[in-house]
Amino acid sequence: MADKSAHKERTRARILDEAAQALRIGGTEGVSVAALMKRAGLTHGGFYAHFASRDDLVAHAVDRMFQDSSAMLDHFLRDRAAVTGLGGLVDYYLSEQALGMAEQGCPLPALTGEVPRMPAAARARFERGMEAFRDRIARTLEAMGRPEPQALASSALAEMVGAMALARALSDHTAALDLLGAARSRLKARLGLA
Amino acid sequence: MADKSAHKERTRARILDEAAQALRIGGTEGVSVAALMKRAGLTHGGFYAHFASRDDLVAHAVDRMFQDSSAMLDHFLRDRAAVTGLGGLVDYYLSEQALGMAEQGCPLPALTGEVPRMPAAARARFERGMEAFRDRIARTLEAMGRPEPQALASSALAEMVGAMALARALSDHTAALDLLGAARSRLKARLGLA
DNA sequence: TGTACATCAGTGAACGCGCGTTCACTGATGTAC
DNA sequence: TGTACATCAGTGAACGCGCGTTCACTGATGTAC
Repeated sequence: MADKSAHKERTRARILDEAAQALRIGGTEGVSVAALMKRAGLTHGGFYAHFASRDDLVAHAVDRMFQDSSAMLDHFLRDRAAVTGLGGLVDYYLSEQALGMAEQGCPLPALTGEVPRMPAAARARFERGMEAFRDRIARTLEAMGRPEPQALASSALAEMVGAMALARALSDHTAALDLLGAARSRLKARLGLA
Repeated sequence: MADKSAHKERTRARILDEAAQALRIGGTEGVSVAALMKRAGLTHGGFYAHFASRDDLVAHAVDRMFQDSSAMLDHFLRDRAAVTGLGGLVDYYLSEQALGMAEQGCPLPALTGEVPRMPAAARARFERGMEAFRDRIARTLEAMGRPEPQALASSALAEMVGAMALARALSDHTAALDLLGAARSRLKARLGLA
């Protein structure tokens, strides 16, 4: 019994992993139940043993994506000096590596634009994840003694998300890197990380 | 004959107007041929007298959207002092009014995230529109004598697009306005428009 | 000016397809005695 | 330890539906004589 339910949980996690990837690549409409289950090595009928509906899956996949984001924020901001950590975060977030990892990276550049048309449950979780991200930056800025840390964090997050979204939209790789570099240096300067 | 083809052109323009709105609200996948034609007061079969395919429509609708954007840029940046014009643009772009007008506003916040998965023709036109927008800001910054106007324009556009996308994703209207305000004041300060 | 014909924007039924979801089933695994 | 039974994760055929696209047609309008 214990083995069986542990197995089920692992299967569910596998489906969620695939869903989170598919979501980042194809958006909310880019996740087809059949394609997803195939990628997870299963047949589509079994899907409903794990999720109530496609919308339910999307909602949980949104959580999954922001768990990844949260782990990335931990990596940079936990147990490090605020300036070093935040500088590393900005450099990484706007790096060439992150540019090419859309299917595993931050959900914000790829999906923020379609939040208004997400199913309610997914939208609520997305908002929560987004605000947690922003608050995490704000707390770091506060630790650095910057005034109006919440407002500055909002502005910084906007530039990070916007820059990555615009860079991914450019098919010219050099132009994309230029854009990332422009945002990176200006962002670090105005956050006091230069 | 002249009347007939003028009539046809007006119909085509009506379809494109509806498509541009639908695209801004629903994204690339949010445009259904049947729904669109209905909104234009026609039946779906007639669609193919105007466009080769749905993808062809999307591509032309992208152009249509950026024509609107270009007119907005003209309004602020043509025949005005650079500082006044750019200040007005930033204020308007990040205004409460613009927040609520997703279906008529700038295509960038709503659609940039899905550019990588757009059909090729639409994507190419989107990139062209995006770069024209950025260059327009860059030329204004250049006229103001700011150093590295292209890089600064990229950074500024990223913050504008990111801020509006994030604000529209927040269901709490006050929180959305706060976010826009935070970006607006910081952006104007660093562009030298305060 | 009036009539017969040609054009073609728009109609609406039909198509094949992929989608989300349902459901009767199978067969491996865990439990009871 | 061995056997009979219960559970349930996963299978795969089937469903209804909306989609993009096709096509034979209609009827208003513009042209030719």
